[in-house]
Amino acid sequence: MAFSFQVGFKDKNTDARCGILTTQHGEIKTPVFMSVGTFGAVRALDHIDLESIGVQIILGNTYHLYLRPGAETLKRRGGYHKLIHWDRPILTDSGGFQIFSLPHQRVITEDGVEFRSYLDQALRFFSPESNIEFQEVIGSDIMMVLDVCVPSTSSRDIAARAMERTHRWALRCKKAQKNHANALFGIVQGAIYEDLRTESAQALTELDFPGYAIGGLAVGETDDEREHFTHFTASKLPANKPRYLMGVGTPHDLVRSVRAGVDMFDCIIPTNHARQGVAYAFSGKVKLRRAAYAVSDEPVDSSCACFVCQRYSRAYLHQLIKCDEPTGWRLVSFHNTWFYERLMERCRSEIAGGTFDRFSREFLSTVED
RNA sequence: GUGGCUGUAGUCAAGCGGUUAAGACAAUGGAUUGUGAUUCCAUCAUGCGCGGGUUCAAAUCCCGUCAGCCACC
Repeated sequence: MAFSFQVGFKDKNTDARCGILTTQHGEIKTPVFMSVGTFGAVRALDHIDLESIGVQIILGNTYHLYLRPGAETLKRRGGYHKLIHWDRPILTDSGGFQIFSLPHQRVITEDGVEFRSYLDQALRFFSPESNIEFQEVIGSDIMMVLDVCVPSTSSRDIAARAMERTHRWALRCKKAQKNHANALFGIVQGAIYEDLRTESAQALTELDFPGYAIGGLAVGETDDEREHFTHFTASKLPANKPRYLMGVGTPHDLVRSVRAGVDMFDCIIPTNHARQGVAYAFSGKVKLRRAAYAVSDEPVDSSCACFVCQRYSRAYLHQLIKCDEPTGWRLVSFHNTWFYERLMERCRSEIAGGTFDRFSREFLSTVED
């Protein structure tokens, strides 16, 4: 079955919409939050946890998987889904962001990017073509083009050149794609310059991708800038194609972005913060390391139906996190992933019910981010 | 009883005459947005067992005292 996106309900008062993404590995209801599973697992959780939470799709990282296990192992195992025993959809980030963010030496030229492996310091190289070739070895349901990401605070000149190269690379990635059963998304760049964002959205739209990502945000701009450029960029993208805001974000970021018409998200926050003892909930954020929780008999959220909140107190989670006990990472990661999933589910039902505007305003004004 | 060694933050511990007493752990806050997160940042001894003394200057030297440890009676 070929990749497709079907918009369902559109909210009357905001730009929010819900829909269904169809992939080789099943359907995905949008708006969707994608848990980040860089190395083949959402850190601290296993697939049974993810399935019981209702996780629809996980994200993998081309950059990391290229270095380990590498193409040969993936080919011999018959692809990434088989290697990791996950039969729901997978989206792979191309590595553009890692190349931008990791503090190792790299040289970006028009041909591609040369970088050093963090595993053995060996020089490695990604061209747009070889990057797509590898994402096809992974067998990703949704591949991302290799892009050039720069800080959102970059000068207009730097942002423009990164954007233009991103467009040229996007075309090369598209041409390199052999397996058209899987999707390849383009990535809009342009930092915080409206004219660049407009130009980038148009250039990529002309290449006719099955979906478009908003890249280059959550990399240095303010919350208000992020909201503005999310909304601005989303409005420039085709209404009948999925929009994916990369790397974002907090619960408020998600709700505000759904209001702006974004359909897909990924972020390390729920799992990364979980390991530091930060739990998210409809009742607000709970910093479990705080001394006050050492004796709290309350669950993270008494209205939460996840097994962690059903059974365990803040005091117990506080104890586990303070002791660096891996079970603590799992329990809080489970709760946070559950919360993110329920938040997205709630957005979908409120959109379908025509009440999303009211729900989202209330959420943003009453729930601590 | 005699001799020796040691007493620095909640813990371990640098310092061995000279400006505001390293560092680590713990503790208490904070950060974290396409995961190289068991990470990062901040705060944390007007004080060096106690009492005297020497000196321009003492955690550092001297005397006394208390406590702990070791050895020998």
